Amino acid sequence: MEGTVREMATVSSAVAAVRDSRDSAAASAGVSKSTLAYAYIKERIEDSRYSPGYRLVLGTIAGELGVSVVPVREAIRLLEAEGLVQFERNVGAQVAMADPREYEVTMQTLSLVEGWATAASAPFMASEDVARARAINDRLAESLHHFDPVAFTRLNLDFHSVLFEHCPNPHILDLVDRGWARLRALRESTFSFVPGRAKESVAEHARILDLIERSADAVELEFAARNHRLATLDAFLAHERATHPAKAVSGRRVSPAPTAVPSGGHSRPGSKTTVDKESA
Amino acid sequence: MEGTVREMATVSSAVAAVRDSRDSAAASAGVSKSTLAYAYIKERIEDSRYSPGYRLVLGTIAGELGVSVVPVREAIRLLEAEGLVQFERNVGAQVAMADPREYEVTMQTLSLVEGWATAASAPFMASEDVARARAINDRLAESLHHFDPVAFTRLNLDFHSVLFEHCPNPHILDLVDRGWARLRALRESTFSFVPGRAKESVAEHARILDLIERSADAVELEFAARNHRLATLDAFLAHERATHPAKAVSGRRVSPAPTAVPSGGHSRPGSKTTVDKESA
DNA sequence: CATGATGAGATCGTATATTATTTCGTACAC
DNA sequence: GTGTACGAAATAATATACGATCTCATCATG
Repeated sequence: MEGTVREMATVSSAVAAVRDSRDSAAASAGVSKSTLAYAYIKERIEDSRYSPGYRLVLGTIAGELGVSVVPVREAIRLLEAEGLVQFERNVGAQVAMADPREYEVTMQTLSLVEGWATAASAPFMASEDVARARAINDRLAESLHHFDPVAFTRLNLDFHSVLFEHCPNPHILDLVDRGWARLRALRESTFSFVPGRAKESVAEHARILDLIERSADAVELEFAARNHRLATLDAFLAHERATHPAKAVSGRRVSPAPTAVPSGGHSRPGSKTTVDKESA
Repeated sequence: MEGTVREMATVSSAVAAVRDSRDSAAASAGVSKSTLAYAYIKERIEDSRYSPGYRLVLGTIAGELGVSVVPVREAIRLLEAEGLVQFERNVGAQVAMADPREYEVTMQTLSLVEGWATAASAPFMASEDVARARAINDRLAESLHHFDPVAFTRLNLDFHSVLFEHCPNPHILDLVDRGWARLRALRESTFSFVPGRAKESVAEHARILDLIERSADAVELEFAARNHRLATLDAFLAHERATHPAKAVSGRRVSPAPTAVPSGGHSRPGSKTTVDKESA
């Protein structure tokens, strides 16, 4: 399962190469057309050339790629399985809508799987991995001055990738990848960036790194990573409420507590939901 | 995303209906052929008519269903995305192999998402839901005498379904569904049933229900549910080691700790990894 | 003016046909 | 006898073609 997706995700750069070199066998070397279509569409979704709601018409995309509709259709169904596009029978596909609730559940899911992956990955991290992560976090801190949201987001992913990349459970690692892919697709939302959150984020990164270096308890680390993500989500929701007070996300909440790690405690600073073994 | 899968999962019974009524429009009413093929194949994987390693040949299945290969192919790719089948380019698909490691990572993943889903679902459970769950657990206890692994497994899913069905995060709920689907596919393994584990399982169910009734802390509940599943996994692995001592699953372990909730504490009974707020 | 029917265009769903790839058996050379 | 090259059969990958379904605009009707 993850095999396919991961493999496909790496083909992006081959898209342009194949596109117009219609003649040679070199084009068809390696990647299948459905893989090509997959990379082509995903790339466009993630960099917002296809923004949420954009209709993905089989024939059009097939024409652009110089292939038939069959592989394009397959690519779209795969993207649907990943949640990047929505699909309706006999109607067609469109890029998944970026409503706040979607962002909320995606971040919540990511907090869960990424938290676990980070904790499970930690014991396998070499000290040089920690150093690498710290270096990235330094660049994050530095970028706070001449603040560039795009660069920040990218560095942020790089940082966390180092933390969870040694996760020994491939299923969960795959879920983490998918979560980040969805976030990239929803970037609009992410970029209604919460002012000030970036600085806190860097500080929390440092704290997580400390936990890893001390070989802290796995649950403690899991919840530190989980809460780090949930804090970003909460900041976003709070910012959302402040900005659009009327149509606030007050409908049916997605989670019982304010967002939340199930304990519901994390959003009150100082009463971290983590186990607090150290405080004694 | 979950829309498709969930919808498709309910079509199973329509398979037989459509199969030979080749004539009428009534057949094609509603379900698409790819949906049909999806249900047809999944049904056979889950009831082990297609056992692990079975080769899924497009033309053969298409012939059995009286459709062309195109929808069959699509169904297989979807099943691949769910991890039920393995796929190789230009070679074909086969039912995913049921090695112990696959079982291990699947159970681990399920422990994570089901634990969260259970905790998040609890606040939305009506007292009648709890009563329903307790009734199912009573039947589980009863079934311990004239022990039937198939019936037990089914009741076990029913029980847990009641616990997590109100989970407000559809993504995570979908992941739970997929986890259980994979387990069904791996049933061989599951049925190298660990003697004695069933009784413990029933007792743990009762404890979880108590936590829910007392509106216990969400983290405590999450870890109770998580550890419940991990305990089953550990029992299986221990049993595995005892049965096949030589080729024991000692290669590269999938998880740092004995299996485990990241804390690594759950396997030592009495030092439950949960927060233990109540113990004070 | 509102509302429902009707038809054209767009797009999807699937069947059929063609091409490409792999696999496996067989014959030939060493 | 063993290994390698070749070729045929099986199967997947894709293209093309056609039928099915939806959408939307237009028009008739109350």
